Amino acid sequence: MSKSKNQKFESDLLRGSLDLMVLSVLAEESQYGYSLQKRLNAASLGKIKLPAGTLYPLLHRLETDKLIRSRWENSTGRKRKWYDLTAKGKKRLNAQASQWRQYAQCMTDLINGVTGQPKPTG
Amino acid sequence: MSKSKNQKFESDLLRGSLDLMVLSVLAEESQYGYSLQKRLNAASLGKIKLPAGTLYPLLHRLETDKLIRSRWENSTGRKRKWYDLTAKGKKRLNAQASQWRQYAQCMTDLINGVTGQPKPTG
DNA sequence: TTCTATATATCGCACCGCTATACATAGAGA
DNA sequence: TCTCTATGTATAGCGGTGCGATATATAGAA
Repeated sequence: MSKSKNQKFESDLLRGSLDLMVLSVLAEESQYGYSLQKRLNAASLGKIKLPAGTLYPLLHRLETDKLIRSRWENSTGRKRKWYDLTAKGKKRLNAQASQWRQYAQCMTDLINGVTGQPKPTG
Repeated sequence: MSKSKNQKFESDLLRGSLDLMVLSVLAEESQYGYSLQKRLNAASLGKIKLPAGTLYPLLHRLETDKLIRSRWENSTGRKRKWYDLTAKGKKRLNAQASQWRQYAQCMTDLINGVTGQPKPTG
């Protein structure tokens, strides 16, 4: 009997919504890179395992765009770079969330029409 | 008064789910490139306007992967390349649809927790 | 004749998630 | 002490793909 493997999401699914995910997690509370990695993994039930080569460049981009802000923290033994959402980041989060909901609705309607999902009969 | 502009979805949102969209539309009925473009535009309420530089390479990729099959049709005056879903394409459609629903659910849970959407109180 | 819509195709750019690699430290176990 | 794992951050370069630009061709309207 093989161990049940938790199939990862295809990489390209993340394109375009990974920013939104990170902003959402940071809206909950401050995070440093590694903790954010764990948080996203938990939130996705193990289906998202952001590799470092994705995570850190992404954070750098968001900071360059001033959507998040960073500060180094040494006092806890471990040297960590903590990130916070900026006001601009909050606005972006809301805008992207709104857009994502519309997109998801559109996608869901399309695929539910052809893959045997229940439809609410109007 | 300015014309109300139907804001397009960000390009990267399409990454990873555009295949699924096309397969879904083809599951409804046969399409040629141009008609598919119009069909997707309608299904997205004008928010998706696939440029030719996206559409045709995408169709070529799907055909190379044997998810769709093409045939030229001349008899109607216009020369059109019609596409049909293959059996392999149907399987892929179902698999991708399933994965997409999981992903969308995960995203929705995340963003609804921080952007003031209604939550079902369990 | 000209313009628009229809219809398909390809080139090369830009973006970004990923693998591979690198470096550093805390703590556990041998 | 030495080694191994987990923690923690960083960058170089690859690969895939949506897109703008460009090309070609025809039907129908003005």
